[in-house]
Amino acid sequence: MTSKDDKTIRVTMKDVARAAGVSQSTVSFVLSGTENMRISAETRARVLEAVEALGYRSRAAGRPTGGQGHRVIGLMFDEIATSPFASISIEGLQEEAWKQGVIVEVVMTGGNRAHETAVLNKWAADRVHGVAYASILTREITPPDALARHKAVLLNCTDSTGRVSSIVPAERRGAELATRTLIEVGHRRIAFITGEPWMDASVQRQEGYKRALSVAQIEVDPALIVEGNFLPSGGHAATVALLESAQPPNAIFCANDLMAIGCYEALKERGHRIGETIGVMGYDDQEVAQHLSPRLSTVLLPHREMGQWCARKLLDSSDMNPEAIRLEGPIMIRQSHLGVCAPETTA
Amino acid sequence: MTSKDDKTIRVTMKDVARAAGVSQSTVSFVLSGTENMRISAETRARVLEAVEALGYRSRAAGRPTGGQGHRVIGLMFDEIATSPFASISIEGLQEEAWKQGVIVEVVMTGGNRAHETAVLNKWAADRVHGVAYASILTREITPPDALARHKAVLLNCTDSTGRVSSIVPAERRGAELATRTLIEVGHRRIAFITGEPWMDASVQRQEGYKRALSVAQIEVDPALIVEGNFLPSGGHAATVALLESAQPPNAIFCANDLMAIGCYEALKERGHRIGETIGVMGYDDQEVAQHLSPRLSTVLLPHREMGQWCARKLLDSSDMNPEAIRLEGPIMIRQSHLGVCAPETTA
DNA sequence: TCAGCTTGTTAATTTTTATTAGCAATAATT
DNA sequence: AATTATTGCTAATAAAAATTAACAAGCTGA
Repeated sequence: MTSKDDKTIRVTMKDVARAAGVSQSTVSFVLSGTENMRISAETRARVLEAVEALGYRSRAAGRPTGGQGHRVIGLMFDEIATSPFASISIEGLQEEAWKQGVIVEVVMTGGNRAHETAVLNKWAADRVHGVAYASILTREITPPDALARHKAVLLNCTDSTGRVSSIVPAERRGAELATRTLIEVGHRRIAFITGEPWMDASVQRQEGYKRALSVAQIEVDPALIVEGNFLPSGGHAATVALLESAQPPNAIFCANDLMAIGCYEALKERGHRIGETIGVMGYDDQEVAQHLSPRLSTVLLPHREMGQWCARKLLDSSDMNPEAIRLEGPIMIRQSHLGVCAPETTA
Repeated sequence: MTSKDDKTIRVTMKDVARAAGVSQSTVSFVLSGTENMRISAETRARVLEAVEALGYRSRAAGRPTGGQGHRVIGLMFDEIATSPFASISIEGLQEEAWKQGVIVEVVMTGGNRAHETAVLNKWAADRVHGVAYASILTREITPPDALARHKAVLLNCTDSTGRVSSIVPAERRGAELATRTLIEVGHRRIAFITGEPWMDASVQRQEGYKRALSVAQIEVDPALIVEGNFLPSGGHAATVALLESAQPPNAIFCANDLMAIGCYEALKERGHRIGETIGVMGYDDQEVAQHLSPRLSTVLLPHREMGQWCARKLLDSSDMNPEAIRLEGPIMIRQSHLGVCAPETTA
């Protein structure tokens, strides 16, 4: 009886073609991204739009394959993971999926579009349950056209077209919270060492820093914002500059943990006792954060939870509406952020 | 051109039907589980058996014989990679495979045998070209039985039965070379901080250390071998113990880089200048090694090359004989291993 | 015994998609 | 202006899989 009901007139390529005002062949070409077929950007967009509007999924993708055999989720990374970020989100996704007997296959494409398309088409033929498309660097991307044939989510990146669900860390809120933590333990002159200025994470963390200061009615002093490069060397140089300025800060917020390593060294060289004479806050909660002395207070990126969310979103077949999530991570309170208390400086 | 050659004869419903002694329609009904069609349990079982035997997977309809289905190599990791070791070997394997248009699918099983078997069976059904089975910790393992179905290699682990080809880092030779490097720049009293004693890598690195001393006709002083734990804390404690002993060393070889971090701290606390008053050598070439000050001389693990070897071994169809490789990695010569020169002490 | 029903299957047909070849329209070249 | 190339697409076609209708075999009750 249900079998009659879910006979809901399957959406086929022909339907998409009609809606987009092109031929079925064109739809096929767009979706399988065949190189030697030239389709104008405009037509491609029209086709993808129609695919989205009609909810076309090649075959009953995202539905248990009537037969047996394990279901599969594909996880595609653009670049290879040097940082442990990737591993942790893979782990989260994988564990959550395996709870439901679903296998996760990971592919690293090196950002090569041909490679991506080949894999997405292979997965379409395999009728994977869904695909998570992940970026190492948090950023806005344009997913490959072939992704449209899958039930998909974006991990650690957002979709410029807004068609696909996505989850990214809430960098702004994380940085705001970290800065507020520094303020709450009494710091008032809080410096910020930025990352590479072209990276979204860098910009957003700086925005969070400024907003926390504004909320606390502390004036943002441009002299306290120094450009770094997300590497220890940059952290070292920026810290030296800050210490030699007219009014040195009493706390330093580094836009990532690696820069905090350099910051530590510079502070120690000048005789500072971190967590006592000056406070330091990092970002990322890389493994080193726990090994620095004193242990570095930092902001955790919720990569595991992001991976879990992807698995749940892909496996919940009732949940089809696209949404863009920004997930907050907790502040890892350790020792480095403490320091000279405000009462002493105001007294 | 190569695409013409690998005309992987696609298994179609018709083939399954022939094998099960039924019609294509029946196979279709069994697989799509259409309710209003009655198929006897017996026939259903026969069909499913044939599907399994032939490794049939439903392909998107309408693919003519051309079938340029990409070949696939499966890469299976037991544990999730917190360290970047895994990422680098994945990268090596993947790049080498993609050169030949072969896709690499990675699966992390968390060491769960049921999961491993499920994936290996799925890959068998997918007709993957080969499987690399990898371990995060270098060690001897017993591969799952289902691995026997595949052309397989072991990455970073060895096979207790010796049936499967394997590649692991040459820990003994690496440690020997590192120790020799310390000797060559003039050190004579060289201490060794061990890792967790139950780990193979720890034992073998210690053997290499001893062998280098023997070759150089330097007596192995048991007081210079201190137990660590592969963590900065252990490196710190061991270094303190060494410095407070009757005859402190003039170089310290840490069995991994993390311990070198703790070692650095302890040395700096006691006023040592690393690379001048004392030499330090690490192992692993983790990313921090470049960020420590002075930059840490250490032994590189050839993970990329190991991954590449796996791809080549699996893709070279003429090469079937099993072999067990131990691959050497170079010493990353930086500043930390230098120190009090021999000429001064001998003069 | 035999019409009528159920069950299990298949042959034939239809649907769906991939792919080859080629066509109209423009752009570049002579 | 004529010729050639290139671009952007479609028509036609090929093939796999889904579906329909039909059919054989067994079974039931008059």
